[in-house]
Amino acid sequence: MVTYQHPHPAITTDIVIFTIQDGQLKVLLVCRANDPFKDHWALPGGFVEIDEHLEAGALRELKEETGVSGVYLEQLYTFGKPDRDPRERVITVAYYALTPINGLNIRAASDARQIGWFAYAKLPQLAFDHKDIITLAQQRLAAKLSYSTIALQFMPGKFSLSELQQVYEAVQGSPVDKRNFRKRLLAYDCMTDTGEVRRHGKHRPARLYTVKSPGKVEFVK
Amino acid sequence: MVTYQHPHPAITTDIVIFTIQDGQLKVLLVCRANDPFKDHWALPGGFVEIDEHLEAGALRELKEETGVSGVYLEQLYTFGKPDRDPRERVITVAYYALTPINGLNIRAASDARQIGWFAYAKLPQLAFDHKDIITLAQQRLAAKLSYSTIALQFMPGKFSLSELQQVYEAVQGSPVDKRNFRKRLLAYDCMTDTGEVRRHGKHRPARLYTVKSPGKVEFVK
DNA sequence: GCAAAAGTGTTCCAGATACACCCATGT
DNA sequence: ACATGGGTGTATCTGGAACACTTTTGC
Repeated sequence: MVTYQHPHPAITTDIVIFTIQDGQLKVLLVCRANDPFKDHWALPGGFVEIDEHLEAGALRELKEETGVSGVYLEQLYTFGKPDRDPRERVITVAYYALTPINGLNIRAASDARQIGWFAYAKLPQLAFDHKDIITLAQQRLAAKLSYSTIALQFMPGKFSLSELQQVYEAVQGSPVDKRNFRKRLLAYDCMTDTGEVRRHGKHRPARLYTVKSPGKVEFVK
Repeated sequence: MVTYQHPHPAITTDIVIFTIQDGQLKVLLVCRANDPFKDHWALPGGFVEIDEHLEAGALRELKEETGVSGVYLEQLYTFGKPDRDPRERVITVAYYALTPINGLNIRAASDARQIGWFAYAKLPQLAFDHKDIITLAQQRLAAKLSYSTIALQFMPGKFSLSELQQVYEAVQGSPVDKRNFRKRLLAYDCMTDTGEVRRHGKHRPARLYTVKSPGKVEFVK
């Protein structure tokens, strides 16, 4: 129990985790076990501890609720409408995170909540104002693709240029010219050709690349 | 007195108010009357009330502490390092605001705190992490000038193109080519030529323009 | 040999940049 | 007449957009 002279809002973080699956932009959601919005899908997130950095809180909730860690994380916006939570005044600092397109180790939380990936284009009914948060996150992400190398945060250790192109197409929701795309991305000088190739299906094998500065997002143009 | 099950951080807003004076980018600061950081300069701002929207809180503090109202306001970033305030855990949602280059009605707060405009290039020692906040705000503003019409938020009802050019030069800290500047800005089709001119000094009078959609910021390029 | 994805260059266009002189006024 | 800031046009460069065929593999 804690007592204050004046009322304090509660502070949470919510995290929009994106990935690309089957050429689609997807978001990780958890199913709420309790009221309000019991059995509705919601963003992972929760209350910030009193001595915890905001970003650390976001990473902790992400780990606890979904088992996801080691992701690229960036602050999105702070949502503070007085009535956005029916219980008490809750201000949420929203983050968005990107996880590689392969090898996602998601895991239900210890309290056995359901979790799952949903296509951005086909989201279910969402709790609170989480729809607004996801919409803003997608807009921010799409904008950042065009003036930074943030898309590389979706890539696993080794990847082909076609996979990277799929990231752009999925986030922007429109096709990209293959030749212009390769010319532009290679000109940024942010990837190394490993010399390796990957055989996969009945067609020519793809060259594999690695990111030169993993975890670093640079501005381009 | 209010009691909670778990500790809650306090929430404040801080506002970086920019204007242009004498061709320089300036920031409005208030002198703190109390500890911590007594007699240090700081951003205007303060605690968010429990039923108040974040943006409304920022506007209220701005009015109370500086007399400024009717400004363009945009959320900047949320700063939440656990030790950024020595008294208790305080998370601040930072905003930035733009006020027209003429006719600033600033006014000391009722508690007679000193307030004043400071050149961004020559800031005094600042309280808390306010230096970081101002630095981020200037970066955001400079970036936005290049892909939006946000600079028009600095303009009073009627203004000359030279005044607008001064805004760009002051924020970016570098000179701009007059002919290219006019060509580009007029192509955006965001201003109306009033037909009026302003006589001011011993030289040719300047044409005066008005903003087509005041308060609205559009993306360009 | 056929299906499927990987890989590769050139032409064209639009928007940005560089650049210098005349105009209208006050003193 | 001169000092001061206001106002104007063209040539060039650069980066983005459009566009189609060959290569390598598995079956």
